[in-house]
Amino acid sequence: MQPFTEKAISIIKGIPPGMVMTYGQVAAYAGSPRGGRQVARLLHSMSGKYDLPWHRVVNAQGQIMIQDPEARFAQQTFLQQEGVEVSVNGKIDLSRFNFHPESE
DNA sequence: CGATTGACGCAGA
DNA sequence: ATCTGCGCCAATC
Repeated sequence: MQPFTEKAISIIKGIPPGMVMTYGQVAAYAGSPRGGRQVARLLHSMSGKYDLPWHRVVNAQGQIMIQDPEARFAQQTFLQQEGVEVSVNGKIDLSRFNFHPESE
């Protein structure tokens, strides 16, 4: 079985500390270049079921798109603890922290 | 098996 | 710069 979820999970778990990836990137590496929403729904639903470092996943804008204030706060806190500089607005420098796997 | 969901992404106004 | 709308697409209910 190689559902989109399993790949997404594997990829997310492969993100090193202090780095982040966008939903779109995770989805793309999982096999669905347009499946960002699937990753979103995945984390939304399975965040507490899987052992995922979901806090290392942000949107394409480098921002925390989470609506839950607690989860949102938790994510920026985790990122800061790992060395990621999160702005007060929850903005992250993708130019510096966007994890780029060795595709080549 | 059918409909809903959904932490996105991007184009257009 | 901000807001609105539409398309994706697989997991979940």
